[in-house]
Amino acid sequence: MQTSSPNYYKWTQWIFKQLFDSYYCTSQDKAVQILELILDFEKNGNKQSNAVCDENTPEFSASEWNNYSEKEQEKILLNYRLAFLSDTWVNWCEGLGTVLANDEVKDGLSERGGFPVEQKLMKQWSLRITAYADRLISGLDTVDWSESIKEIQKNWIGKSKGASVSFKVEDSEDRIEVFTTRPDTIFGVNFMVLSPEHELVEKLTISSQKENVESYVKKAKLKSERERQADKSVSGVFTGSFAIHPFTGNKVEIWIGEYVLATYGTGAVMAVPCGDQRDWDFATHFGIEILNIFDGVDISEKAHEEKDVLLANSDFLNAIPAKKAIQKAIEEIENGGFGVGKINYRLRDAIFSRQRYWGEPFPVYYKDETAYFLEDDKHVTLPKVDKYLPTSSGEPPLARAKKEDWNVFEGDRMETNIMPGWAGSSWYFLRYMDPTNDGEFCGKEKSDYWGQVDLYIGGAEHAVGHLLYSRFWTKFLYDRGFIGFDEPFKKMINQGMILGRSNFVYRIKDTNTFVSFDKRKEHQTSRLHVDIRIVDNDVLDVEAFKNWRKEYSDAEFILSDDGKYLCGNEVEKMSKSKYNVQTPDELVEKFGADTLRLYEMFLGPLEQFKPWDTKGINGVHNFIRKFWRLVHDDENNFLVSDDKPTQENHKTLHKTIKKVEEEINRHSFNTVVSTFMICVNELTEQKCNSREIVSDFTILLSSYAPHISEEIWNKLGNENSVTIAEFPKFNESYLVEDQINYPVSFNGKMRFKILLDAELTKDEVEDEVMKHEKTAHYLDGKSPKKVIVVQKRIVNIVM
RNA sequence: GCCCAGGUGGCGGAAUUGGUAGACGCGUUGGUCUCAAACACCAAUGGAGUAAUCCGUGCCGGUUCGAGCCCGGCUCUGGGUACCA
Repeated sequence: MQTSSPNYYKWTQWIFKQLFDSYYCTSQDKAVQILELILDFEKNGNKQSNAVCDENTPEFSASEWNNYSEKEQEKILLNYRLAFLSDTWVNWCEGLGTVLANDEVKDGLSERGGFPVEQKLMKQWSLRITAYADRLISGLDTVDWSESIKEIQKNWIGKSKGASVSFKVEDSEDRIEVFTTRPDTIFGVNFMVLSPEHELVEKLTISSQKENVESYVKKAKLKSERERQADKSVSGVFTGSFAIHPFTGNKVEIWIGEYVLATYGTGAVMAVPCGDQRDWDFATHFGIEILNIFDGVDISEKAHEEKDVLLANSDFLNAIPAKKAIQKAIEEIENGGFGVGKINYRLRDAIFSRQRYWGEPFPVYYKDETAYFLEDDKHVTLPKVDKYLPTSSGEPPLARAKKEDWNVFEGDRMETNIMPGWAGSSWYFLRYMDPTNDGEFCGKEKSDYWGQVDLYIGGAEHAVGHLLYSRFWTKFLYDRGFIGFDEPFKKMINQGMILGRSNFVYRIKDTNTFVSFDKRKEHQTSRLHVDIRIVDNDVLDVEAFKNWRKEYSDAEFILSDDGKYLCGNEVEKMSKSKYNVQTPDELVEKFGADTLRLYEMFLGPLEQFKPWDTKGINGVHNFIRKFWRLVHDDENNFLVSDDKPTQENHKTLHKTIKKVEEEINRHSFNTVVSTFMICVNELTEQKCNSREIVSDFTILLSSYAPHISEEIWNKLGNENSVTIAEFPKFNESYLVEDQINYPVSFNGKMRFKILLDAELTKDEVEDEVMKHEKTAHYLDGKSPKKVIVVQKRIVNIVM
C-alpha cells in the first residue's frame, strides 16, 4: 500500500470531497451533510443557524437566500464547508516555492531547509479544523498517550476563556476590539496597545505623531518574526488617539507595541498594568499611570497576576473574588452591548493547498472561477509535466499540464494546487484494514472489526502536525458514520530519538578564516556544522574541508598550537542538516541486519533518547554466533539432537518464554534481548541442542532476529515460514522450585543465604535460620526483637 | 517562567507489587590455545580493607521489620514550550 498511488489517493480525494460536502453543526456537535444546512437556509435564513462559520459571514433571511444566484449561494456556503476556498494570508516560502502550514514554520523559517517565510494573500483550500478544537482537546482524555504530547496538542490548540470587548475610539465611529481572559480587571484599563500591523494604526495616528509611528512600524516590519520574539526589550509608540472606557467613560491612551502579536486574538489588547506583567513593564517604561484595582496588594514592584485577591476601585466588581467577578463582568459587558463572552483558540484553520508537483491532486475543476467537484466515480491522477517547477508566471507546476495531459478535464481549468503531505497520512491506518477495496475507502465491517490502532509507535515531532490532523479526520469520518470510533490511536509510545555527535568549525565574522576550537574565544565567530566524515576524533581534515564545498575552497585556518584544527562537538538530534548522520550500512555489511536490529533494541528503553554509539555491537553479534554454534558442529554442519530434553533444558526454555511474554507486553525490548542471551548461555552450558528446545527458542527469537531464525527454522525441516509458527506455550510446572535459597537480612541488610525446602512453614523457616551458625555471629550476643519471614522470599531479623 | 522525563559501577543499562542493588552486554585485567595475532574459551571485575568487615542507587529528612522504588523538601541534567492578552 502506497499513499502516493492513485488507487490510494483517489480515496483521499473522496474524503476531501466529503469534507467539502459537510458543515459543523453546533447543536449536534458534529459534522453534518451540507444539504441539511441548505434546507435550513431555504426555510430560515442563517440568523439562528447552529453552524460553525467564518466570522465575516453576512446575515441573510430565507427569502434573501432563495433569491441569491447559485454563485452567490456557493460563495456563502464556502463560509460553512469544512473544506473551503478562501483568500488567506499564508506562509509563503519562496525558497521552497510553496505555502506552508503554521506547524511547518519554525521561528519564521521553513522547518525543511530553513528558508525565510513571508505572509502573502492567496486563494487556498483550507480545512475548518477549528470547528473541532474543543473535541480535539477533550478527546485527549480518552487516549493513552504520553502527557507531553497531550500537553503540546493542548497548547497548540490554545483554548482560553474570556471575553471580547469593543472600545469606542474618541470622536470616531471606529471601534477597537480586544480579547481578554481577565474581563474582571477591566477597571484597571487606562491604555491599550495595538500590534504594529493592526488595520487601524494609520487612521488613529494624529499628525504630530505620524513620523514616530511610521518609523516604529517600519522598523517592526523589517524585523523577522524570529528577531521580534527574541527581543524582549520594551518598545512602543503613542498614536495620539484615545479610546473611551466602556464603563467609566474615561480616556484610554492608544499605543502601538511590538509585544502585541498581530496573529493572536484581535491583534490588540486592553492593558491592565496592575494585573499583567507585560503591561506593567510597558507602563513603567513609558511612565503611564498604573491603576491599582486589587485590595491590599502592593503593585509598585511588579504586577499581580494571580486571581487570589478581592477587587477594589472597580464599581460593581468591588469586593468580589476573581472567579465570580469574571462571570459578573461578562454579564455586564454583554448587557452594555459592547462585548460578549468568548472562547478564543490559538489554533488556526489548516491550509490545505501546496504548490509543488508531488502530492495528491484535487478532484476539482473551475468553471467561471467557481470550484466544482468531479463526480464520485471520477478522480484525478497527477498529469505529466515537462518540468517539476513553477511556471514562469509563478503558478504551481501542475499548471504546466495541457488539457490533454490530464486524465480528467472539465470546466475551464483543473485545480493546479495539490494536497499537503499530511493528507494521505491522516487516514492510511484505515486503508491498512481493507487495502484492496475498490468500492469504499474502507469497509465499515472491516474498521468495526479491527477498530482503533492499538499501539502507535512514533516520534513526538509529529505532535502538532500528523497526529493532530489524523485525529481531526478520524473524528470527521466518525461524525459522518463512515467509521465507528473517533480517535485513531488508542495508545502511543514515543520512541526516543537516536542522537548524533555533531562537529563544529568556527568562522571569524565576515571572513573566510576558520579558527580552531581552543582559540575561538579570541575572535568573533559563528559556529557552523561540519560533516563528521571529514573529522576524526575532533580533528578536522583541512584539505577535505576545502573540497567539501565550493565556498570553502580558499578557506584559511588558524590552527591550535600543535598544528591541528580542533572542532567543537555536541550531542544533538541526528539529522542531515547537522551533517552528523551515521548510516548503518557499514554495520549491516559487517555484522548483518539481525545484529543491527538486536543492537538497537539492546541499547536501552524504547522511549529513551540516546547518542548513537556502536561500541557494544559485537556483544549482540557474539550472541548470534553463539546461537549458531549451539546448533552446528565443529565443521559447521547443522546438528540438533532428537533426545528428550532434560528437566533443566525445559526450565531454561520456559523461564525464557515467560520472560519474553511479559517483557513484550511492557514494550521492554532491551530486556528481551538480555533474556535471549541468558537462555543461549544456559543451553550452551547444558550442551543442549535438542530439536524441541531449539525450535521453540527459534520462534521466540524470530521477531527480534528474523533472518537467522528463518534460516534455522528451515534447517530444522520446517516447510513454512517461522513468522506463522505458533508462539510457544508457557508451562508453569517446569519452573516449580523444591528448594528456596532464602536471603537472610539483619535490620534490612542481606548477610547470607540459606537453602531451605520450599514447603517449610514460616515457623519452620524461622527455626532453621535461628539454628544457623552465622545467625549467632551477626546477632553478636543481642537477642532478636522480631523475625520477619516472607515465605519463598526473604527473612529479616530485627535487632 | 511553565510542562514532561530522568539522575544506579569505567560505559549502555537491569532490579515487574516496597523484599538478595548492579542481571545482560561493553570495557579492563589475568590465564588457556597459537610461532604470533585474530577468533574462541576460562577466571576476576561497585568502592575501601591482608582479612573479619564496613560503605554504597544526586542531596537532606520522613514512613516501614525492610526504600533505587512510597511521602515531603531541595539540587542537577535532558527534552518540549511561551511576549497567547
